[in-house]
Amino acid sequence: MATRRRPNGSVTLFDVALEAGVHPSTVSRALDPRQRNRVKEPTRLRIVDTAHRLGYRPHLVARGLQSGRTATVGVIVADLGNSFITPIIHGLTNSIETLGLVPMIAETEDDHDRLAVILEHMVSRRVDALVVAAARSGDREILESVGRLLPTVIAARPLAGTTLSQVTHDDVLGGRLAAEHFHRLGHRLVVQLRGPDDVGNFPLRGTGFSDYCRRAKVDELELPQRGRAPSEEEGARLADFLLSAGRPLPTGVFAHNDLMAVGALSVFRDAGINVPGTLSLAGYNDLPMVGLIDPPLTTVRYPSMELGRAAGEMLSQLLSGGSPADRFLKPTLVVRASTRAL
Amino acid sequence: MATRRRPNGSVTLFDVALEAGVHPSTVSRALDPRQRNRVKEPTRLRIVDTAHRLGYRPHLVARGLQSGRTATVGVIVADLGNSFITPIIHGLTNSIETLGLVPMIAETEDDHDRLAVILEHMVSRRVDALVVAAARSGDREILESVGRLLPTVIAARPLAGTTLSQVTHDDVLGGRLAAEHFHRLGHRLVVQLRGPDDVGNFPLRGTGFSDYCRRAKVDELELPQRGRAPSEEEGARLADFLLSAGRPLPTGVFAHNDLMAVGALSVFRDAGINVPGTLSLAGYNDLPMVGLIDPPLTTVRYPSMELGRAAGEMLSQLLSGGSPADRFLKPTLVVRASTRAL
DNA sequence: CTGTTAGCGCTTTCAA
DNA sequence: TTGAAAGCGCTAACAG
Repeated sequence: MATRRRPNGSVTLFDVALEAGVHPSTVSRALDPRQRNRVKEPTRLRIVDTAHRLGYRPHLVARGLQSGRTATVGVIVADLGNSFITPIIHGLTNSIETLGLVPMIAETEDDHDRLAVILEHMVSRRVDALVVAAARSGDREILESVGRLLPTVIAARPLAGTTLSQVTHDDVLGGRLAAEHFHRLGHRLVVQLRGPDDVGNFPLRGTGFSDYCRRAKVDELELPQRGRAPSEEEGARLADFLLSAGRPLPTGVFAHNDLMAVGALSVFRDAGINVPGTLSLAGYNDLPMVGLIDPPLTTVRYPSMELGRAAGEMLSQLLSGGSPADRFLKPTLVVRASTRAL
Repeated sequence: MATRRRPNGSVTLFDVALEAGVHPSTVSRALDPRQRNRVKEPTRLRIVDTAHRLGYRPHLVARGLQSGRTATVGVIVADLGNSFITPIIHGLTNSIETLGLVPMIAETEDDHDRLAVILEHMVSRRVDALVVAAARSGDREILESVGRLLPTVIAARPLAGTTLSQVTHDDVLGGRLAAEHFHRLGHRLVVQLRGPDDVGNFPLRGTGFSDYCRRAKVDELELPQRGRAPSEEEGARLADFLLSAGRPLPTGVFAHNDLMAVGALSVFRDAGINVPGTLSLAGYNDLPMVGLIDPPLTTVRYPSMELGRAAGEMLSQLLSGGSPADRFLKPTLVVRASTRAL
């Protein structure tokens, strides 16, 4: 029987073995749910009892080194401060928990180099899988090279031209829903406050919106600028720009996300422009509280929590060797008071 | 020189050593920032180059087993869906990142048994430290027993009678600020929509509020119920209860957090009660969007991001053997349009 | 400056 | 049913 000292005070398998008078490997078996029936009942009970009495806790790091798995999922997001991301993490956390997996979260701040560092780090940590909800078009190669190393799911932000598994949602439809809504309300001149082009969602939303407008003969004013980030500040900036341009003002404004819509709303309010009296405004995401702002914001609901959960399910399939089909969730239009018929 | 096979395809230190024609430990030294000057420059460069060429990534799990540290911080929250928690995680993540630490997040859903399981899990994973933003009064013992095992910071929710390090904020002052505000506006009958008693913040907010009212001779109506959770639903339920009670209605309502305030607001609106015309309403936390709801919500600002950052700093001290003083942040009152002078 | 050696705590064949 | 032995990939004490 092996004898060991415990240099750092924590109780090991060997301590339990010593105390119970068996070999460490027997303890290992007795405590492993899948192997416990290989140990005679009384022995097992004695071991379990001893382990409990000594306050033994399995050392998951050691187990991980041996088994090659860490029961950890790397979750990479752009910005934890964006409340759009939280439900995704929430759904994902819940979903993978059933597999005994724990999320390890990192934030890119939408910086390519930071993403590279984080990916490197996640690989070094030997996370079992990766969920990336921070992809931008310039990140494709680096993501694919990581995707060859470990199961990877691209979530929330679509990545064009990749073979990596993706769970996204229909941004084109979302854009179309917004345009259709304006059209039905009788608007004839509309504008988009666009998010950055290298985040896959925004060009798609733009396309869905513009295509519908073209078909429906709704005029679309094209701003020469787009948001550098999908933030309140950038929404405000674009709204300012729109007002200062001096053209005939559109009657319908489609902000590419709720934060931008909220930023624009403040600008409109400060400029004495009534929403929805003079201007109808729609956003995207249906953030937790936009139904309560003044006026309640019409928006396209993004199924964040479902998306997180779906990402977890895809991960699960990926981890058991399957190759899950890409998931493509549907947005819905949530009509509130910020849009009105002309 | 040692020769090894690579059963699972990933490049190890030994592969690099083999390729570079040196001993593994030399590679280890060459790649360790703190030991690299112990290796002759040309050798080091050759090693670094080889490592790069082979695509070597350090195995942090193996390193962790050896060094006893995992560069991981367990972060335990009650509910990721509560947008109050996100800035805390955000600040914390940013703060510990500089130490090379990564957060590992878990959610208790305010369930004691789940907390126990999560703590067990975190210990087994050998996280280097723990931040618990989900403590309830009944959790003290279990948290203290974990606190003896590893550096632990209790954050956001104060835990009475413990020696564990805490970073919280002055809930009593927060409650007082709300009461004082109502008093100055001339309100003479007020009420609290209370959060659950076993979350340390709420009784303190209640005390701060009530004490001020007593001293200032403001009458306080005491509801026989309190929220079972600090949620929109429970806020609505208490508001319903308040209205159905048929007493003379208070003119000032202090909801123990913004979610409850928002829930109450909907009920008041549905009941045709104008806020702030008939009823002034104040919340707590200053969630991202409450300044934009109708009416903009007067609330006590909770310094979430700062708190997360402070938790990170305390962790850092704890990890380097220090014993940081408890941190106690200050709330501030944010006056908006949901409260008005009588 | 570099090689040798001995583990970190656990799982997992292979024997007995 | 249990024990023995090897080793996951890395670091660190000790030689040389």
